Amino acid sequence: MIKAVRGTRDLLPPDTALWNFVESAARDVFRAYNFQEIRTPIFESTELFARGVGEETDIVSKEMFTWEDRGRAESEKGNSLTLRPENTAGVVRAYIEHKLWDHGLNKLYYIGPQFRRERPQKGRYRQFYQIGAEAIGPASAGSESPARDAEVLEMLATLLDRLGIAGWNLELNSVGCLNDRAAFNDALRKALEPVVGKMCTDCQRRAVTNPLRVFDCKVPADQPIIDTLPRISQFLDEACHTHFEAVKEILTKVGVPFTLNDRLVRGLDYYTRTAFEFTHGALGAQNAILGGGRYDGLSESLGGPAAPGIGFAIGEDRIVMSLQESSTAESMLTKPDVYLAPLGAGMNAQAARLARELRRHDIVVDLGDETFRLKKSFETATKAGAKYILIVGENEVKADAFALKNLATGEQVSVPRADLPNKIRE
RNA sequence: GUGGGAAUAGCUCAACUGGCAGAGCACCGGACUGUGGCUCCGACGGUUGCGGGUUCGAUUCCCGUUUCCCACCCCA
Repeated sequence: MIKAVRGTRDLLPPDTALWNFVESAARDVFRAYNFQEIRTPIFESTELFARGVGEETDIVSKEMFTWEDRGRAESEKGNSLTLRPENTAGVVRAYIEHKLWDHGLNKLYYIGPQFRRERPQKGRYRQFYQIGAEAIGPASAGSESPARDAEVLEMLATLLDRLGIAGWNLELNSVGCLNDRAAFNDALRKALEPVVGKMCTDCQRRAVTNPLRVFDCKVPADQPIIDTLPRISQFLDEACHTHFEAVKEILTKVGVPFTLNDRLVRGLDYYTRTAFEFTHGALGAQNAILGGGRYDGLSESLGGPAAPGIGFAIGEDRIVMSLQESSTAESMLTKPDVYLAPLGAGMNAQAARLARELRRHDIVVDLGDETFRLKKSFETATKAGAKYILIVGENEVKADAFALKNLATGEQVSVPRADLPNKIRE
């Protein structure tokens, strides 16, 4: 048997109803903030992710699905292509390619699959789904304003509340600009030098490759040491500090609760200033349901003009997972308003005509078959959750009035053809 | 990529120290020829994930492999 490949899965009804619920709630909320949809290709030049996400990140160095395309001629070498591991780089690429700065501030959202070659576990798949948004444009259009950061964060709080996800927590930090980070990294290396020998092997490695990540360490014995290390907050320059203060002030005034976490660092190279994560308990080790931040230098690093921006990506798989605990996807499924039961030879055609009429009135119609015994039609209609069953037999056709039975109450009446739509919608 | 656990009917799970592979639910049919849900009866359903080994005999023990799960690494 051929099975779905490692780390991929089929989404089936009734669960798909839950996915649609999440996606349409997101679209509704985004619309209220005037975000518009963008759709970018699911594969791009490998170079885009190497330059955008960062050559040294785990994502680029070992977690991408990359292959070489065929060249135009036999002798010619093809391009290196990659399934997108995230969507921000693609959006910024499109921003540059289509000169979207002509529109001032762009508020864009996307919903779609992403791909990472990681070891699968619960809430982590090789094809996973993200719902994300980016506010990007020239600084003169307000893209660099703390108002954007606060707007995006408040939008996310609204969406999570709307989805009924109780108990989310917004963790907030500022990772400063590139200069701040350089100074902080130096200080961190210096501070780590005398103590790193006492830390876990992971931290010893991180101290060399990416000192920032030492803050992610969960080894209890290392925590007292980590507590003594310098924090990025001490290295923010005047502009970054002011920016961060303004974001916090707006959030407080609009009533979005947050927790400051000066150990929060993000894995992708392009993040600057505001960095955030929404977490939710009861999701195991994968407790982050969304993450994001500002990426003021990303456009330039991809060869574009200065275009400050802020965005986020929601792990849709994890949102759906947390909803499955509280709500039943079953209840979100569309159910037929009426089940048509053709009874006897020639009745399929009669039922088809009726079904067509009813569907024109936006009535959800399910249709049986004339060879079914009536008992079977009733069973099928009941199992499908239909509200009514309509019998289409010789007698009914002759009288041009049909037996309509309410499957919940058991009440059955004969209804003239012309009255059916109104009667069914009652 | 590292460490650990698991895999038996469509689903949830049994099967004693290694001795005929089972139940509940679901599905299909019947009791009931144009009236469902409840009840009763019946039928269907399996190379025990896959491949090898030990054995008279393997779902059971051993080795390999695949997938899922848990935790790392990392991340949404």
